[in-house]
Amino acid sequence: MMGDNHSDIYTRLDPHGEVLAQRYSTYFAPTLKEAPAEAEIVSHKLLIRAGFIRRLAAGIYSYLPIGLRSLRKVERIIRGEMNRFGAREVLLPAVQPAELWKESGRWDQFGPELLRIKDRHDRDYVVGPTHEEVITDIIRREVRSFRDLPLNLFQIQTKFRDEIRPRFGLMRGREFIMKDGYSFDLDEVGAERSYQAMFNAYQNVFRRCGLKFAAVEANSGPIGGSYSHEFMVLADSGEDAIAFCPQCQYAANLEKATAPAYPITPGPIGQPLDKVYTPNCRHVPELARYLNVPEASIVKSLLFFDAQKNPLLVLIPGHREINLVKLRDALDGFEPTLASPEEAEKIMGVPMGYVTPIKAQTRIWADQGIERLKSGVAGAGEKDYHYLNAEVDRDFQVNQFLDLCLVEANDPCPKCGQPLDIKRGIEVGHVFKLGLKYSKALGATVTAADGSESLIVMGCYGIGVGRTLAAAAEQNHDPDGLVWPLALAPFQVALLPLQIQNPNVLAAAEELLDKLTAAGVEVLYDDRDVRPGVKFKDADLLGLPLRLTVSEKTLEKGGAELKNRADRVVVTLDLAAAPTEIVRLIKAFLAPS
RNA sequence: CGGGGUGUGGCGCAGUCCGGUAGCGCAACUGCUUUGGGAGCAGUGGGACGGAGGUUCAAAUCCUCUCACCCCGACCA
Repeated sequence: MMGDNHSDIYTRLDPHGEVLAQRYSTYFAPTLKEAPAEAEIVSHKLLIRAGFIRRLAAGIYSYLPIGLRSLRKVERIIRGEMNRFGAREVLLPAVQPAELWKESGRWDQFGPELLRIKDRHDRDYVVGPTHEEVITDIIRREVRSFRDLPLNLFQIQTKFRDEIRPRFGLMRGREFIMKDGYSFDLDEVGAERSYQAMFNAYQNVFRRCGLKFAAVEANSGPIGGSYSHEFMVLADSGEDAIAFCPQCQYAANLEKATAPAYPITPGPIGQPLDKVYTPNCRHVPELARYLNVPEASIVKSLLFFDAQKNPLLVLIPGHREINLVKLRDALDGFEPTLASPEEAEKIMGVPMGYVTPIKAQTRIWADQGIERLKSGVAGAGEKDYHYLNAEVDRDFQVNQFLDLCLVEANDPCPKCGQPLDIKRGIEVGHVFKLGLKYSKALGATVTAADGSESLIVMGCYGIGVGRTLAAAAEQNHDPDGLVWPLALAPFQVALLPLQIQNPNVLAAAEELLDKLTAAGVEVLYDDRDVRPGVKFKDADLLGLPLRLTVSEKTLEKGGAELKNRADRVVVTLDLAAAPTEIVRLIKAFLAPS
């Protein structure tokens, strides 16, 4: 087992048919000393430096061999859990005829994010950003009876969304690999069961990927129950903020988190309305300072326009921020626009800051906090004046009290009342109850047991595969490079012979390589003729969990040196015992918890 | 799309304000030495400055247009 049968290691495959080991000298793993200027966040920098990915265009990336190995591991974990929970894998076309999208109505709804192309006959197609249309089309053709349900199909495939702003490498690409799954059930009860199965599968996936994550309510609708959960990997660089309860299990996307009972000190009741001079107090902080009152006692009036361009006055406590997503939901999905200072002055007759709900001609919505405030400081509807003791119901009428404020850290948890924590996260997965939307639009029905025609109840479930990999990198790194969880590492072991000119060192390393691969261990064998420092630096940068060094020094001490990438613990192992020990360590790591 | 910024050998950057045809580090190649944390010395090759147009005796540098990329906001896996 020496240098004369180098190609042998390439015949050793893992159960998935993947080559177990690579010789670095003939591999393709270009590493960079410096991070390219284009990269901003750690995971992006390190994935490029370590030779996992390379950029082709904005939001479009190539996977190099070592990156592909890790990507495949994420895919395999996903595939395994999907299969286990009864989903069946399919592979749908990336290019889809426009007709289907016109049928579902999304040809018009989707906007420029949908990449539209034409074929040589000038026919319209789209490059699939998601596959509800295609999968529903298959189901409506093939599934006739309730006996064929439930059904759960998934695929792992490249998607394209012409994002307004791609960023952070794999984190938000335009072209990206997604696992998308769709469930089909006869009724709501079945759909709930499918949803729960996928929810559990997702927990397993992210747990097996070694990620610190949270399943977060993404849509806690008033109808009761939640219809959507996002799976968030916790990371400071995450694009989403999450409200977290350290006590109970409550976790919600900040945009959707309910802020029912944040502290508020009610104002006095029964006091007369008192007009006071407040020059140059257009903003809450200035007014609070000038009047020497807490910001919380000020009624902030914001003027919006709704879908019909009608003005809508929204009141919130002065120390709070408005949550535009909640306001949008309250407007049935219409994106409200804030009136400009000029527009506000024109409609309300006073400059911004002095707008008042008192005797206002517009519709008035208010956050529940205003209801609890009872009375406070409000604009006087006259430049440089405010009212003290403006009382809700007595002095101004609110059409509707809603939950409209952004949750803040230390607000009481809506479930248990404990102070909430706010963290940032990366959305790696989303499970969603679709209901009848697509089955209705495309006419996907089955004959039910009683002979009636019944619309299929759908659910959809997505995982960003590349994003999961990037999130793992974001969560696992140190100043020297990546620190992969064993399950996602491109190789489990870096085997470094330090003096390849020394026949003893080389022979010992080759033998270790042979034994390790025979035992099914994935090895990157650094047989390059470079200085030890280079090998160490690259091994650290690539983030392989275990590093096994063979050198003149270690041989003198009777073996090889094993170093753990994560905790940097070093042990010297007997040459003969090393492979067994490594296999033991790997098994211990990968053992189901 | 709005706002901000950057494009100069493979990578990271200086030079641009105050025009005079390009420089540094790393990488690559050759040789000698070195060999447990990205080696040292000597030497070699490689860019005409994102693109187009203009001003000028002369443009990386000034002007106009354009393209690409990155960052901040609304969308999403």
